[in-house]
Amino acid sequence: MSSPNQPASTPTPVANFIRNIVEADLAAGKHAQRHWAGRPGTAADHAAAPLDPARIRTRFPPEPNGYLHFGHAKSILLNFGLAQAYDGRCHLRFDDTNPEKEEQEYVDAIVDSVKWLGCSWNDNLYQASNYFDWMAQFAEYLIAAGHAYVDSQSADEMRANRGTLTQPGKDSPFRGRSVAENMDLFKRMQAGEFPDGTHILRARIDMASPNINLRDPAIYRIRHATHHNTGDKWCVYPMYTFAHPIEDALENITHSICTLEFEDQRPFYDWLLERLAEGGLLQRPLPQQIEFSRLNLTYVVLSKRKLIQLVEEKHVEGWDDPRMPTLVGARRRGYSADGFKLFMDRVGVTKNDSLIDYVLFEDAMREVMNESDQRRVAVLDPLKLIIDNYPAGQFEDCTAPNHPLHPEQGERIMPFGRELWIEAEDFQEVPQKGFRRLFPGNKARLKYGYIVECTGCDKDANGKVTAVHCTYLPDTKSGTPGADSVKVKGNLHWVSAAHAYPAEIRLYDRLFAVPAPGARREGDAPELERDFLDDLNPASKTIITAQLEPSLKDALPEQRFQFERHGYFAADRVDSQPGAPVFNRAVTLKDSWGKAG
RNA sequence: UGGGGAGUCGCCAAGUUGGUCAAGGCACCGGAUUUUGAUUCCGGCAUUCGAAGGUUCGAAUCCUUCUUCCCCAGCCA
Repeated sequence: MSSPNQPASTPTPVANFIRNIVEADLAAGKHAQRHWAGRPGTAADHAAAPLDPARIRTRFPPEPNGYLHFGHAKSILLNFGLAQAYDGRCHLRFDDTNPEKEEQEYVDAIVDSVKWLGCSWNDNLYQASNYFDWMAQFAEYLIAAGHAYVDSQSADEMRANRGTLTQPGKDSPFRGRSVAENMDLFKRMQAGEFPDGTHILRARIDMASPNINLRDPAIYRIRHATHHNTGDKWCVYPMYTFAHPIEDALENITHSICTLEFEDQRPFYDWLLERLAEGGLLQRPLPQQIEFSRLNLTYVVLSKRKLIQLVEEKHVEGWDDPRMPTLVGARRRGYSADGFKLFMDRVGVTKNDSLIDYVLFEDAMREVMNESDQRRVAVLDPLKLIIDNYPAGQFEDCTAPNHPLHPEQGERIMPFGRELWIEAEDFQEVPQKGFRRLFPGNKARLKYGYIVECTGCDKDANGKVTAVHCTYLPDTKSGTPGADSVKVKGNLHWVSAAHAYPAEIRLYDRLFAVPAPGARREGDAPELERDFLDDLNPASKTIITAQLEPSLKDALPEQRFQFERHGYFAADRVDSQPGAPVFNRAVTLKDSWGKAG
């Protein structure tokens, strides 16, 4: 379900070429006369039904062969966002036409991630494998109409005869088989009479087409394999090229949005649908395929192959490692689903190849979390502060607002005493230029507490500072009349040493140390091949024990806070124990002064 | 070298029936507020739209040529 944090950023409508297309179609009433049987179906199924109540239909069609990543989030938010913006529906459809690569585990994980992003498909959850009967029927129609034939060349022969980018292909010797022979062969393929790879159904188009995708593409292959949904019912499976347009048409999809690499497939998409519609099998108007450019982010890899390698070679701790650009990883790290929405809105949708700066992503997260997350105090690198003029054993309450932007969210108590933990970097025995925190002789405020004047420090034999000493100004407690009697520039966070909750915190940084992992860099020798693994950031994960304010002990898994002056941290949803949460740093606060991170 | 796409500020991106239109966001630089060196707030930030020609009173938007980058030769999706 959703995280305990409740941000509410309303999506900003940003013009893009796809919205322009949709609006033009809507204005022209292009899809107004479609009927909808309440479920996917053929022309006949829909014909008798009422008009489709959805003004448009889009779909997010993942293959359940892996975990969703940031790139999928762009597609998900685009498709569901369009449906929401134009009074339409967006379907979640599993494109499960290849039984050898797909598993139920992935289906479940995908469902979770799409929900986590806040998208809902209502009852429009479909599986391509449930359309196999129709697809086989459509394939037979194609055969009967002379648009498809069974080829019995080997895969190697097919490849050899396909030609090259610059040379036309050669017709298969089986291309001229009769309709009857093709039909007989295809029936026997379905009946399981042939082993894998011995025959294949191809569309009969043009072996000399300059578009290689039109050189008689394979549309149905023999695969004796168990499918996670249909079991052993089938031993022939449709190819993506053939299946996808049909899935779209059966589901009344109006705008079928995919990434740029499918542009060359669009002619076949249209070719196929046109023929099936001519045959009265599919309702018009037919769906329109529209391509946009996939997401690329600096310091990140998003190719499935590379992500698998990161997991399998144990460079990360799993698909949900908080450093992984997967949606399960993002969730565990503590990134916000609304942050994804804001980010995608800002990134836009175009056909440009783009490489987006990771700071854009982080900034979107910060913007959402700043608004949504309550503040807490955590000392990440603890150093003892001793207030010499404050009685030992005495404690008093300080109150801190849960959210300075939203006073209605109340306050909480933080105990204050003689010994506190402060951030080691908030003390400099010899201050650098511009430093305005603690150094001998300087005053600073202990936030929500008193102003203190630094008097010195203790050091061990190595000269390392082991404790800082100060005296407090009794009249300056926050919230009292004297609070502003002394002006200071420095504000420090702290936590009472006697009350602190020591907890494990994982500080995450970018997984890769360079903007474009694996890419050539200036000055590289021409023959140098870079491996993206060489660009891994060795410091992408740091585990520390921090001193947290007492209330943090009760944090629930996935609950996220802003740790003041540090960043946004979420209780790990896997490793947190009741009463003993451990935290992950999602993103730091901006720092214009030199804090590392 | 065949086919299909794309080139607007450091990173994204509006703009596409040619006419103060070069929006906006991020980054960056100033300055103001601030009990987070955060946030917020003001101000600055492309005589120029890959290049060169051309059409026009007028072009990022039309024409021509050139150039750079991306995708396609799975019985993957």
